[in-house]
Amino acid sequence: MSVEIENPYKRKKQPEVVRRALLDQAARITLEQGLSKVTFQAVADAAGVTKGGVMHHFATKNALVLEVFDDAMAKFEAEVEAAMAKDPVSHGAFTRAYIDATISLGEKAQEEYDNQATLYVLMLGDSELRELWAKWANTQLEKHAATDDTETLCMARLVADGIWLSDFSGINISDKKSLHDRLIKMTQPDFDKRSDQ
Amino acid sequence: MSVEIENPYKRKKQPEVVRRALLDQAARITLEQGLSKVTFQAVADAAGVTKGGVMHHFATKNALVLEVFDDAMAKFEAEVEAAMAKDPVSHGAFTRAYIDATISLGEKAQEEYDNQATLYVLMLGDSELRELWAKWANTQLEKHAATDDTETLCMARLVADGIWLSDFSGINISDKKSLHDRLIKMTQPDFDKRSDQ
DNA sequence: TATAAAATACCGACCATTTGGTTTCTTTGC
DNA sequence: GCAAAGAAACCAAATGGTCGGTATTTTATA
Repeated sequence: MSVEIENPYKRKKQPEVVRRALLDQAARITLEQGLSKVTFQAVADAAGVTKGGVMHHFATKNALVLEVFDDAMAKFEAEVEAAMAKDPVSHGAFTRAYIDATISLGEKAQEEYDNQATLYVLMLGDSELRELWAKWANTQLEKHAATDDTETLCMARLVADGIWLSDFSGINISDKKSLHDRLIKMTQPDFDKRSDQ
Repeated sequence: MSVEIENPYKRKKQPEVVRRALLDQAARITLEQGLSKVTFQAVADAAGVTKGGVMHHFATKNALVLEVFDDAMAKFEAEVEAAMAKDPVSHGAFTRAYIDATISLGEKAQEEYDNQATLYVLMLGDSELRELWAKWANTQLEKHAATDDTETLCMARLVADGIWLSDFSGINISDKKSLHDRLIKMTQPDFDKRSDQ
C-alpha cells in the first residue's frame, strides 16, 4: 500500500509566501529559458502550486510579467538609492550608483545580478516593458540632471550597460575590475578638467 | 457566376526569392513583435505563402530562427569588414568598424540598424544564439588582438553597445554625434599617451 | 533536341500538445 | 459563516509538426 497522498486542499494557506515564490520562479524562468517559456503551467510547477493557484494571484499572463518587471525595477531602484545615500560626493553620485548596480563584480551578490539581468531580458523582449523602462530611466536622468548630466558621466553609464551586455552574452572582458575602477574615476568631480581630451 | 479562382499550385516557383522573403519577414517580426511572435503561420502570412511553404524551406522553428540569426550575423560581419578595409590606420581599426556598425547615426541606413537590432534581440532572447554570438565576438577579439586589445578600445566598444541598448529601449542620449566623435578619438593610436588618466 | 523521370517547390488538410483563460469546487482561517 | 486561497476540470484557439497531394523545374536519357 502506498502512502496516501495528502489532500492538496489541506496545504496550509500562505498567500504572501506563494505570491513571492511565483514572482521569483517567474523571474528565474525568464532568465534561464526566456520570456516565452514563462507560462502559467511552468510557473505553477516551479512554485509547487496549480495553474489555478497562479491565476488566483495574477489574472493574466501580462499581469504576471508586468509584476515581475515592476518587482525587478523596484529592486534596482532601491539598490541605486541605497548606494547614493552612502555617497558623500554629489557630482556623479547617481552614475556611480548606477554603475555599481549594473556591473556584477565578485563582491556583488549573484542575486542582484540576476535581478538586473531579469530586468533587461524582460524589457528587451517586450516593447511595453521597454517603454516603462525608458520612462523610468529618463525620469531618473532628469531628476539627477544637476549632478549627472555631463557627457563623461553619460559615457560611464553606457559602459556599464555595455559590460552587462557582454557579461550576459558571454563575451570576455579582460579586466573588469580595472575597467570598473576607471569608470568610477570618470565620475569624479574634477575628471573632465584633468583630462586633456 | 464568379470568376474561377486560379489554381494556387500554379504560382511561379522562385525558391530563392521566397526564401529571402521568409528570412526578411521573420526578422521584421522578431524586431517589431518579439521572438515569441515568430510563428510559422505569422511568417507565412507575411511572406504570402502557406505554413507548408515555410516548412519546406525551414524544417523546424529553431532552424528558421537560427538562419535568421546567421543571416543577421553575416551582414554585421560584412559591414565590419567593409569598414575595416577602408581604414588606413591599423590600430583600433576593428573597434572603429564595430562602433560604426553598432551605432545608428543619421547617415546610417535604417536597414543596417534593423539588422543590428534583430541580431541583439535574437541573441538576448535565446541562450543558444547567445552562445553563438559570444563565440563569434570572442573570435573576432582574438583575431584583432594585435590592434584592438587595449582597455580604452574595449571601453569604446562597450560604449557603442551601451548606446545601442539606450537607443533600442528609448532612453535619451543628449548628443549622440558628439559621443560618437569622442569614441572615434579614443581609438586613435596616440590617445592613451595623450590622456593623463 | 525531345521527352520521360526525378527532384523540387509549394499547398492544404490534418494532428497532438500547449497555450491563456473560465468555471466550479473544496478548504482554510478569521 | 464568509471571504479568500487554491485545486481541478474544463475550453477554444494557437502552436509546432506530419503527410500526401499538385504543379513546376531540372536532369537524364534516347
